[in-house]
Amino acid sequence: MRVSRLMLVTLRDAPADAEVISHQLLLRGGFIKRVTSGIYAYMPLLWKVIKKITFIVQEELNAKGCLETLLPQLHPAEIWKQSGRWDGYTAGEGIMFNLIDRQEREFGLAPTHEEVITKIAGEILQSYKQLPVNLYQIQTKFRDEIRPRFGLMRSREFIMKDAYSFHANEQNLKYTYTEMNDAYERIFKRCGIETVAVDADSGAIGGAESREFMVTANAGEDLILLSPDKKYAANQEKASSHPPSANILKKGKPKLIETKSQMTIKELCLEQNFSPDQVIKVILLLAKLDNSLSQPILISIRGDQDINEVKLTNVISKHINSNVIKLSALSIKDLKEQGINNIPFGYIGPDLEDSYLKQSIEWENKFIRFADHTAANLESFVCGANVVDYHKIYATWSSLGESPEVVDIRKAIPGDSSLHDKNQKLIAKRGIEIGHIFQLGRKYSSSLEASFTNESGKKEPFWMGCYGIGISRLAQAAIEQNHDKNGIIWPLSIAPFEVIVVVANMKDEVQYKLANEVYLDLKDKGVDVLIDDREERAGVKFKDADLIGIPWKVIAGRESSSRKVELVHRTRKDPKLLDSNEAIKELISEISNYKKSLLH
RNA sequence: CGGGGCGUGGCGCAGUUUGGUAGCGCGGGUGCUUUGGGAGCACUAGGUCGCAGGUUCGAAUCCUGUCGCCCCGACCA
Repeated sequence: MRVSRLMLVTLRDAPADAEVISHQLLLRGGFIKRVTSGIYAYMPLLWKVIKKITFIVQEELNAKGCLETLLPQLHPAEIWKQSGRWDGYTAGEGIMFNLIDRQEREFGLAPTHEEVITKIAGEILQSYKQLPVNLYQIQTKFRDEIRPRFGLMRSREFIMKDAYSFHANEQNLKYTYTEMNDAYERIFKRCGIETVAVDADSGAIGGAESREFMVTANAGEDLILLSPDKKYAANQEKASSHPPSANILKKGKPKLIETKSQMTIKELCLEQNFSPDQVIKVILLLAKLDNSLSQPILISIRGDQDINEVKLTNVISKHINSNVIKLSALSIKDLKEQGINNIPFGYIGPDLEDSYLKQSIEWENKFIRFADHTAANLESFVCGANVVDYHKIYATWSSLGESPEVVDIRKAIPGDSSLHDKNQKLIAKRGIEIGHIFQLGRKYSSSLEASFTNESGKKEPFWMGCYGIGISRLAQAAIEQNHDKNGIIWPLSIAPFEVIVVVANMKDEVQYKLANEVYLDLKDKGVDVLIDDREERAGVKFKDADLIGIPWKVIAGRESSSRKVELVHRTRKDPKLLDSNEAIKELISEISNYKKSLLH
């Protein structure tokens, strides 16, 4: 390819609306053009990158026996209603674009494909003899993100590889899950990016076990917690750890203490000389459920700890066997709307009576009560007395007459001890999620009635797994991880071009002739090569080559008359002046050695 | 949706407070000079100042409405 024909327009200044460096570089290098919020055109250079990533993904998945397909993007509402996800995905803050066609039928633009693929698999796969099967596709997905941002990192239209596997039993699902884990490790390695695999919450998709593959970068939207020995790594949403041990409060006879205007734990501890870990913090929340009920929740947790809302949401969903659509703190405004105005905020104890909810118009009139381990483990503690201006000291769970369900809803934080080894203190890093693998179990196959006949002649729903890679996001994450002040440093395996031949001075026919020979020879030998034949000064060409991140430069300059060219690597500081044929030889061996090194 | 901010040639910005008919840098075009890390000089093209109303002799500037975009939070590959 010739740069003069490449439609290359680079920007010296980054457009003002780009925040993170990878987004700025994508714009400056002309890789993307924004069409509207969260929707981008992939320009030719980026499309080449995406195709290279795609090719690696295909090779690795095909090697594991996966089958490539292409599924529709427009889905009838019916199948989403059948899986029970239509309302959650379209109503309120739902992320599925949806529309009505001329016959008044409802459709959704696919954010994910469990429904379609499960339906199809259910019709084709009738017997355990046909299993397992793992189907994948690489195509555009649509999600009406609440807030698109950071270019391709969180866009409303993006390219994703999604795979869905079908199994006759759980063991086989687990086997495929580890196979996919391996494939993912190889894919990311071959793409030249470093990832960390972490335990993850399975979120809206549901299911048992799941792992995320994170590119560590400051621009990452997730916080991940790692043990220094690398034996533990989890998304903070999922992470569990040992909390610091509490200062023991002596046992004593429970009694009331006056705590006027000490409504917060901080104020209380300051005035009464308690330590926050001797106090139980009570939090009231309202869970809106997908069966349209509103359930008040009462949480007890040790005063120095915070709640992990993701864990809590999962706990609530499990407890009442219904999905939580929204979880929010109970506000005084909410309470007033329900005709409740006498809750002693600031002085609430775990034994707050359900009778407060009696007047409620729309809510369930009983709290669901959970206590985090940190609270449940306290043998003697301070808590609100449910009377304004009073707390209780030396309280115990039995003295309160409470035995709430004990759960892990505590937010793990850096500095906590790891569960596998108390001496390992967790550290935090930010990560960009580029892959996620899930053991779905039978959630979708059950609701969509997708079943096969097992060895004993009985029908049973498939065991399923699903596996995603954000292809377009990966391209940007690679930049976030690989750049310098001059621009992008593409890993060679996914660079838009492997080599750029730069003609230092186009007016010098000797230079151009030699450059062109080198270019044609490299092309002939299968190297993905670009020649910069623009009527520009050499400096401009060097800057552009660096900005768009081409790994190798071959420069035909002053020494062209003696058939010498300069071979320059994007980041190494050892330019070499070589005979043009030598340079070609060396380049080809460098490239093939690099590619080989990625496979081990 | 809540909170904050911004819309002025392709990109980055000034001008808005105090109304007087739009400017700078980059980029584009032409010519000359230059030619190994985003060249210099000269000439030149390009903007109904997001859009719609209103106030005024006069609006980029003041008022009202509206649309779009970005940042912080909930969502996620």
